[in-house]
Amino acid sequence: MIDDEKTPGDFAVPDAPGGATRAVRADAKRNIDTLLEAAKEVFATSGVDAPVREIAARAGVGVGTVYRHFPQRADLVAAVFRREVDACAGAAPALAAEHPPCEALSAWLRRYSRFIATKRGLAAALHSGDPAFEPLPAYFRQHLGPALESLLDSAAAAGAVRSDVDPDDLLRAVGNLCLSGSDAGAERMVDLLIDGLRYGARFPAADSPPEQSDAGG
Amino acid sequence: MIDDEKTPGDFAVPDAPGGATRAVRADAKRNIDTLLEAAKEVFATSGVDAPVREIAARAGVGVGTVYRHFPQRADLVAAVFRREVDACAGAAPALAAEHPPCEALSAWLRRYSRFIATKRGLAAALHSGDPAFEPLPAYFRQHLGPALESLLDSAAAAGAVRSDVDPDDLLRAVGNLCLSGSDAGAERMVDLLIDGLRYGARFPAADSPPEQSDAGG
Amino acid sequence: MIDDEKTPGDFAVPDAPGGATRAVRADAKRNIDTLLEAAKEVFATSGVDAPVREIAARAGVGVGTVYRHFPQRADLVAAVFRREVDACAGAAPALAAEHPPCEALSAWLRRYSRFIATKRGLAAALHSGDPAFEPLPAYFRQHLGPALESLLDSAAAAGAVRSDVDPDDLLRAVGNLCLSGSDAGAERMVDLLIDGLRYGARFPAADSPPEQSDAGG
Amino acid sequence: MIDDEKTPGDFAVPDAPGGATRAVRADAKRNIDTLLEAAKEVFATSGVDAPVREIAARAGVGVGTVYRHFPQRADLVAAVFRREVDACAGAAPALAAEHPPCEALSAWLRRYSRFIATKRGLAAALHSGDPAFEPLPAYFRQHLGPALESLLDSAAAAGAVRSDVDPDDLLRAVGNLCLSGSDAGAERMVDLLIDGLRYGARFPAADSPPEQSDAGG
DNA sequence: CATGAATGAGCCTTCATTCAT
DNA sequence: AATGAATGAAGGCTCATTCAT
Repeated sequence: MIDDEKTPGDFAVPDAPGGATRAVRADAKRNIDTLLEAAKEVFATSGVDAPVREIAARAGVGVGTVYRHFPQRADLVAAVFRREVDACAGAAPALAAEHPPCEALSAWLRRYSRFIATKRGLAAALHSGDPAFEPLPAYFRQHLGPALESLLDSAAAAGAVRSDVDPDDLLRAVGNLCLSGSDAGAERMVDLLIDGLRYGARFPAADSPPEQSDAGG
Repeated sequence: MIDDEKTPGDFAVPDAPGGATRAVRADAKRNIDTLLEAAKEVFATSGVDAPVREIAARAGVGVGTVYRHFPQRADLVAAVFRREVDACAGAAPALAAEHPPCEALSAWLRRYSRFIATKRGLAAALHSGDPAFEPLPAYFRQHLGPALESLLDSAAAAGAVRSDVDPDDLLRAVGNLCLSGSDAGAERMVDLLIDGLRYGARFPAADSPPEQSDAGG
Repeated sequence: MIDDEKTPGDFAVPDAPGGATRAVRADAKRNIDTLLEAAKEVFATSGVDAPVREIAARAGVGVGTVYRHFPQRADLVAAVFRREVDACAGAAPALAAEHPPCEALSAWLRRYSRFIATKRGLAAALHSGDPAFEPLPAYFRQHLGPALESLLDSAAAAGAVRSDVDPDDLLRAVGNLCLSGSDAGAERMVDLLIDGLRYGARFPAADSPPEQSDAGG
Repeated sequence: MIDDEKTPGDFAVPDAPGGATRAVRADAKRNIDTLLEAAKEVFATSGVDAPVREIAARAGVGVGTVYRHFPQRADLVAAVFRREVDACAGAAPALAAEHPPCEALSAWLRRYSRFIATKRGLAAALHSGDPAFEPLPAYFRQHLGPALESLLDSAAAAGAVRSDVDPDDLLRAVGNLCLSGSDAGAERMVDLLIDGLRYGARFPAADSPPEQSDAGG
């Protein structure tokens, strides 16, 4: 239901089954990778609204090459976004294997924070109504949600965090926290959120503060 | 509820010393107020990147009038921002007087959330390097920081929240949480943050808070 | 049903009822006229596909001015087209008053030919599917159809041409004949068509020479 | 019906003197034919301004192949045009052999009309100043002029049409009539022209022949 | 030779900013 | 002082043409 997407990374390079055009394909693929990497860097530097020309220049290609692979500017943004979502989601298992549950969780959240922090302007773009961005939130949730969920579950099973946190909510919360960059106190803010996760963990404080529900009122 | 604040600072209106220009100045001020209000509405609707023309149209004036008062587009954005910062900061005392500490705190945070939520694109703008935006973060902290601090202090004194929260961190955290709009789960996220505030309040959990330190680093 | 359009020429200059902005308006109107004239000349020279910049340059204005008055490139083409349709239709009564029926008819058709001949590329544009061009054929027929019809009726009443010719067909025929320019033999072709009109006229000349002098001029 | 013409001139295929390249040349020729046919279809669908890429795709080749045979885009347009001119001219003798003079004439004119009608944008292209198009009008007249002339002569000899019509004029007239497509009333217009041919024919109709139907037959 | 990826000039269009009225 | 017309730089995108594979 979540992972039965096509193998990540293939989103823009439909691979012909025959092997005849493989040489050219390899070239193009390398170019696409260069492009995605350049775009990622430019987005981190100048925001996702950076001119296509700037991205093309940084990749050392002409604008035509960008448009060959990403017919709309938004497609490039989406592709970079997806590639990084994939990479970020893919980091979860390794972290889970190498660290205790709670550490793995916060390590991954920091990994995720860094990713988000390089997407200045993405929030505005996502709300721009551009149809190319429409599937992005779903992609986001479908790939990162399960990654975070497993980490959360492990941490909850270890009694380190409360068990009633919706992964998507947390994703969004941390995401928004870092959307404007990870410069100053972003890490502290994320920590604050993680503290929120701990509040009410498996062994809640005996006299646990009353107004949990009316926190909003 | 917003307009009946006393008009905030003269930040952009050079003050003529003579008294004969009083009528003119009142006129200009009314014009500026109209402009700021229009801009606020447009920003809420179309983001801070909305064309100047749209703002002028909404205010019922020509673009020239906008540029008379705000020589650069960014100045208008900054002015709107400052006006709302002032209004938001000014709301703190009233809330503190009318509600118990913890309620006052969360009510103000929601008030603040609404303000931020109408500034789509502001995060990107703040990082654009435009010098007109440079003093904004400081203005932000200088006005909202103390407002929040007093509310936090009261709540901490009442034992409702932990006492080691930096107001600026919280400001920024909630701000970022709502930068992309207050549509779906923003409130839940803010609640999560407020839960974070409560964790470790006057009656900290007796045995639970396991690896708190490894969360922060 | 046909003439109850707004006064021709006003299509792009909505006139405010008040007189306050009249001075600016007059300026803008003069500019629009310059623009339309420049566009007409450029269209005659380089076809209707000429770059907007070229038109703006010839009018001595910036491209922004063009787009201020004609939000889409196609709107400018349409405006020029309409203006000339109006002028051409308006020429019919004068010709009818000054010449015998058949001469008036062929004189007007030549007038019309010259107009069409300066619209290279228009046929292609009209078939481009651009919505801005959609109302053009109707405008064309509604304005030129009656103009030609009255001339045809007079000529038919005088027995000079057959009476079963659909003005719209003739309009289209002559129009197409001249769409590629009036350089070489366009006039002869139109004459050939006019001969077609005469064939089967009410009083077919028993011996009347094919080379009607008033057809060729 | 169109493909079974003998392949028209080698206008674009440099002829290697050796005989060993026969097979290759046959291959190339087949390729060129495919290309010309594809281009013809695309021109009919999207006009002569259609992108080279679209033509290459329709022919199932890469753009490089197009440019190998037609160094400039205009060369391809010209080649298609010439091929169809050849085919159209070649149809005249057969029609003359199978039909009475007047029928042969109007049948050929319709054949010719269909050819022209599939060349949207050609008029504009011919006036573009592109040197590749410069010899086209002459080619046109040199091939189609005689074809039409013989049909006209036969019809004139049979007393069906006047004898003073310049074939080139008629060619151009009918051509222009159909340049914008043969959709609605193009046929009526051509009929009107044919009526023009009849006017002043050897045996002018005394009173009846307004019936256009016999013009097409 | 064929292929199609890459190039980049050039087009349309938008919008911040200026300035004549 | 207000207005909005004019400006033109800048950006997205297309497509003819070239060239490495």
